[in-house]
Amino acid sequence: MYKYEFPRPAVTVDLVAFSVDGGQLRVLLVRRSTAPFAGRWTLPGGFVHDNEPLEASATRVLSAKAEVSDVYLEQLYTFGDPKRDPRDRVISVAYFAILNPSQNYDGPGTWFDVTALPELGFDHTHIVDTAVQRLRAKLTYSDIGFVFMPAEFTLGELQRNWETILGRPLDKRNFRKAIISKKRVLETGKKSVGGAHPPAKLYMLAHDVAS
Amino acid sequence: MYKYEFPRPAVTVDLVAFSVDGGQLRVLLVRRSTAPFAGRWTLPGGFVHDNEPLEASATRVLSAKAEVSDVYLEQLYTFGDPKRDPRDRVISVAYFAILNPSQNYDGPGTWFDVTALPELGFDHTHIVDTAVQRLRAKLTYSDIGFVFMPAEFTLGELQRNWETILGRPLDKRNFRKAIISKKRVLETGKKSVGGAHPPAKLYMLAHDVAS
DNA sequence: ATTCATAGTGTATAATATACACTACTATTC
DNA sequence: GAATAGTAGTGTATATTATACACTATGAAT
Repeated sequence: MYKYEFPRPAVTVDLVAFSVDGGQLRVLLVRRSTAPFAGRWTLPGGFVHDNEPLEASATRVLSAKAEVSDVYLEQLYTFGDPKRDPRDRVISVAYFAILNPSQNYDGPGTWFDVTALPELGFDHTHIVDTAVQRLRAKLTYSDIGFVFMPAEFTLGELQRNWETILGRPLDKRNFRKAIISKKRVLETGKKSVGGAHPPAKLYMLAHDVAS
Repeated sequence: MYKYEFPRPAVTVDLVAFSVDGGQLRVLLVRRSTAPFAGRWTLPGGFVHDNEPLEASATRVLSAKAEVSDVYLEQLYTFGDPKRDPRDRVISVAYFAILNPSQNYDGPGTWFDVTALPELGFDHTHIVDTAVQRLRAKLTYSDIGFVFMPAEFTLGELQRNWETILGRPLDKRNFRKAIISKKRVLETGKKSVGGAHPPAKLYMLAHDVAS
């Protein structure tokens, strides 16, 4: 039992946590207190510990740095440019996370509209871009578009969320036909209350989302 | 300028190099000479060097361990289970590579039919499975299905390769319609020679493949 | 009573995917 | 040189899916 004799880069995880709120697709950022990039906004990130699976690091970091738990997580890409951290070789395994709105956020991070991000430290702008691309690509053919929703939701709410994520309008009748015909949702039998409009049927996701 | 004070896992790249030959989708394996898994077949892999981008590591390792150069490369996934290497924490960034048949192989590795792999060391069976899945998923909607081809090829050759990769037959007329109508190939004006059949038009890819 | 915001609904058309069979040509074999 | 083997090349009908498009009804708020 010995250690491999090779250069060992530092390995981190960085998290792109998304939520939809106020008609915006938002990303969770934290302000960095230490060099490099002190004072700059960055993604929550941290070092991978010994004997810790990568996904466990992602969960732990998101909880420690941003007080977020219980999210959908998916590995995004591994960024390894030797100059991405100005001081040292740091390889970062990026994950993206999705919060649903029942988790109303009360942590140290700040949510930014992805279309109006501040200047970020490291290569985090690039990481966010990659995550947004992936999110949009997977939205309609996977179940991740439902993770942004509470357990029960109306088709109108679902459509508005998807439009926000995609950044373009969707046709209402075609949208409803597609969701219903693919049997992706089940009627709960309940109806929404409130709002200056008729009550709408409440639906739930037909199958659990695979993480 | 100081080093981050954190546990540093070893970081490697592992390569899943594919080619199509003899009606089989094949993966390049090398026999391991040292512990752990001495004598076992494994993917070509190696440590990431200081100041070396990950993709450069992948290229270097493929060249050093398997004498393969000039291939299509794509990052696959990062495998980080703490127990995936029995001696030490090793995080592996896996890449998949595609060889086209003009590069007739003369290196130390051995090509195995993916449907009849030997028992592999580490978690390499899992890595290969992931790569095959990804390859099949991307075959028809991206350009990677053309990387397996020489610069000029007939539609029959293309179809037979895709059938090999997917492991299922494709309809000849529908296949040709799809390829032609999507303008993915250009006629070279030339014809194939030889074979117990009429000469076939030779085509080339219409656009360069983005790596 | 009016306004506002959203719920809910159908049809026509276009585009795409699928299923399916035969003749023609060249090389090889006997 | 006749027969065989192996592939090239081609069209149509049908089903499925995607797209474009507009109005009435309901409940809440003013």
